[in-house]
Amino acid sequence: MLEQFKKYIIDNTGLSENEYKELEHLVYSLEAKKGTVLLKENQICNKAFFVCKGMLRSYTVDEMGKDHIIQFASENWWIADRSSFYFDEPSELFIDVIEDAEIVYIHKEFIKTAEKLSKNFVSFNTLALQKNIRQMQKRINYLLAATAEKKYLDFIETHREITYRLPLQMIASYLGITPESLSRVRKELARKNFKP
Amino acid sequence: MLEQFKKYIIDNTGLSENEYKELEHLVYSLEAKKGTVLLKENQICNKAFFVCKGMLRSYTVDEMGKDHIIQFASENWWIADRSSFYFDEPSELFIDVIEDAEIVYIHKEFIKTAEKLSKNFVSFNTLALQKNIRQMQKRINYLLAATAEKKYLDFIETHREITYRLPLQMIASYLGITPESLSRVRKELARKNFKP
DNA sequence: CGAGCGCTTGATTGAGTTCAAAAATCGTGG
DNA sequence: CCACGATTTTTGAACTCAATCAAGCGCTCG
Repeated sequence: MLEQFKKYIIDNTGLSENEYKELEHLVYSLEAKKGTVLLKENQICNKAFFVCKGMLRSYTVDEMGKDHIIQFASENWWIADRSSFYFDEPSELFIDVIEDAEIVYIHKEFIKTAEKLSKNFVSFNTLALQKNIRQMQKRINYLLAATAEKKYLDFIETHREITYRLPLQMIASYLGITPESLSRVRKELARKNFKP
Repeated sequence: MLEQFKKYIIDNTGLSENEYKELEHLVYSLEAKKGTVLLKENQICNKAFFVCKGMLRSYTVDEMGKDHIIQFASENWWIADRSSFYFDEPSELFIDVIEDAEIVYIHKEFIKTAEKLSKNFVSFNTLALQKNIRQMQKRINYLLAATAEKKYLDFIETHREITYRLPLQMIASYLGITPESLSRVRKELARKNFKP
């Protein structure tokens, strides 16, 4: 896993092998079974998780006990509560493992050190933030406007590779609809002979 | 207006008067009447607008011709299509003036120059991105979960100062509900003698 | 002062929820 | 490898919140 992470970092930030060496001691790894909770509400999210294998999710739980999925993260994706991580605030999110996973994680120190090491890393970080914003804006737009069917079709499109790995109820939670509704949407799409 | 912008920048970034002088020629200002469109869909958003006075909004328009408000910006707020600005992509947003406004705007060059000038400006920019993400995440969470009433109550709370300046239909558009529904929510809240 | 816009109200409709239960799928131990 | 219990998905029926359609009111600004 550490190799995979190293490759990811070097490929994406343009750091040299030598520069990476200076960061190596700030990188941790972990294997976790499905069901493992990595962050709980009200904790401060002091780690950013990078998924090498498997799948994680972040979500909130409302007063009714229902969960609302904010993000999925599979291979080569990051997941964390950005606000909590950056501002040292208690998190409103849970993060857990939904498919047995190999995970690399870092603390703020990694980022600080990397930013001192190379301006490229700063740009890399900014790029990640910008991409995040773009994706969130798209999602807000969908939540404002779209019907259940549209939301689902958009989800398939933007998450094609992981759709088949996710149980229906989690996709429903991500879309803000009930599992029953999503089941009906699927049925309706099948009727219109839609091929996923 | 240029003074107000200067003060904002110096207060928030810690740039010195002298450093700011080097940026001054990259700052533009503009007065615009209600109704003026500053950015249209499919254009590249090459300006970031800072509102000195008045109010702007950004929004999308769907196939049905309905608009969905993404953001309001009043005094001392920024507004732009971040993704389009950063990635030079065609924008999916419109930006227009909803209350006669005094506006300062900058191009990417301002940011690039300021970042070269001072590391503080880089941090300032990152902070702005992080705040933006935090706010968007909260909004996504509300859109996933909340009823019309909850969404409205949350809106009042987070936009207290501008609520009374916004026409009902725009608040409805921001919340993703119809003006009729919002009118009924308000009526119901009044009945429960809710004081705004 | 009248036309138009924004807000409210009423009646009706409809998409999605809720509750309940059957069917399908999964996973685990014998 | 099969069987059985648990979980997930599907289906059905009744219901609900918000959308739609339509009409009336009140204000403002041209």
